[in-house]
Amino acid sequence: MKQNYPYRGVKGMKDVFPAEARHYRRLEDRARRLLESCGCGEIRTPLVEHTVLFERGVGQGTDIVNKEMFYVPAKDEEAGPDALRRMVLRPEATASVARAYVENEIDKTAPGVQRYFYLGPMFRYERPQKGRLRQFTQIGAEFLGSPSPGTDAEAIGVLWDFLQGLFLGDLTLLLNSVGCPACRPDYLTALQAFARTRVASLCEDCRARAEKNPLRLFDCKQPGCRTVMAGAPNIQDHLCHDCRAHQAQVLDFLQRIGVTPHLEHRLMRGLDYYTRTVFEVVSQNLGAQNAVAAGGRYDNLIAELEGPATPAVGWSAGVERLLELLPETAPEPWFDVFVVDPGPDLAATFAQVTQLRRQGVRVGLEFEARSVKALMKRADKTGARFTLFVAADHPAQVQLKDMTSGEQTGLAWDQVAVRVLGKHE
RNA sequence: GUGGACGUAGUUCAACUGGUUAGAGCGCCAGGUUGUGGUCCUGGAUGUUGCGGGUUCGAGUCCCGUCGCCCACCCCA
Repeated sequence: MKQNYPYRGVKGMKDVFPAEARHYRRLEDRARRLLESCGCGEIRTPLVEHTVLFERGVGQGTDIVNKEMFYVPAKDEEAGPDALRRMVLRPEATASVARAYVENEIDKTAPGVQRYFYLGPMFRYERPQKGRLRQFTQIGAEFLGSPSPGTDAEAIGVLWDFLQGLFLGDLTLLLNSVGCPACRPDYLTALQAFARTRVASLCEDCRARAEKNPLRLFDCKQPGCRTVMAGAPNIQDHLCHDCRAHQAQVLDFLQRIGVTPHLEHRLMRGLDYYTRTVFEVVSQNLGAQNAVAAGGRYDNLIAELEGPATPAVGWSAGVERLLELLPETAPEPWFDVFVVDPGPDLAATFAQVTQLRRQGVRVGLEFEARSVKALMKRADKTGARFTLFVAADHPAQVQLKDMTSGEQTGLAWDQVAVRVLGKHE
């Protein structure tokens, strides 16, 4: 890493070179295939949204909205005094999807269930650490329009299959219900009442949480608070009949596809829009940021954004975190053939190479005149299956060498493509 | 926003309690008889020790500042 470089990239945003980009591709390709197999079509929403969308959708009290937004100054005159804060780089995509659904009146043009997946960068102004970047990539799926527990199971099921297919090592699926407007308030008061009786044993942060956002009490890592919270009321005992039934059915559906989540009553969400089912997939092999994917049901979000009452469930996965867990695979060679022509005049070779490329052969050629030995080393390093020797005194006849067997044959340029492509098709 | 650690060749790291021309592996380049890679052998190049200041006869080593990076907290994918 070059130090003191004046044009340094922005903190928490990284460059992805080809060697790493292929891992992204692998992951994205798999996600696309799987998500399309269950009816999700790709949706692309803008990277920039009005701030109010997230204030309303994600929640005024959340950290994402309060301290993690990247503001984009608005230039339009009607923006007014708040111009600096009018727009943001999206911190997540669910609110955008919901907004797009409402704004484009999808419920009227295409009534019924809509399913989308998205894939792209998200921005959060946080201090970077392991598994946390300021620009990171999420793959997500949103199933709009179905209140059925089967849809929850379907969403969770594809997520699980997606992750399993990547061979990421041990993953745990945590599941919980955060209730609905009918039962959650009761639970919150019960939890708060409990916390208030124990303020003396809680850390400073937790005392604030007890008043402001009691659900967060479960997240504290202080041993003292954890002990206290072990005796806290369990939300599972406070769910209303409908929420309880919903969860039971989700579990039943999941059981039929061989997915068994670990019921974790302390699992809560950082975003306000969740109702009922919430889930998270965690890995033991990451740092403190151990969640690789998370999601849940959000039955009120779309209505909250002035859309038609539309229940929905979705999730998103952190691509960079998944990448950390992805097992190493042998890199694909860049070329089928690497040309060894020590020159001095490479114009004719260049023309022949271009012909080969037009026929779909991946050919490596370097114009820098070097020794045959040096060029051979380059050929070897690229992993090309074949080396093609061009001699200045026999421009029509070339030598094709198989790098693994070492065997070498003389042939004309126009025979190369057939020979090379034929060998491994 | 808070706390802690770190910053030495391309890279991974070394340099006793401050002491002379800052080293090694890997990588890179070139050779190993006159155009054929991977192994092996030989040789070679490369650092304003992140930057600025201070202490000292003397600083890569100590102190302060600054920038960067990492890890953790907060929070979260």
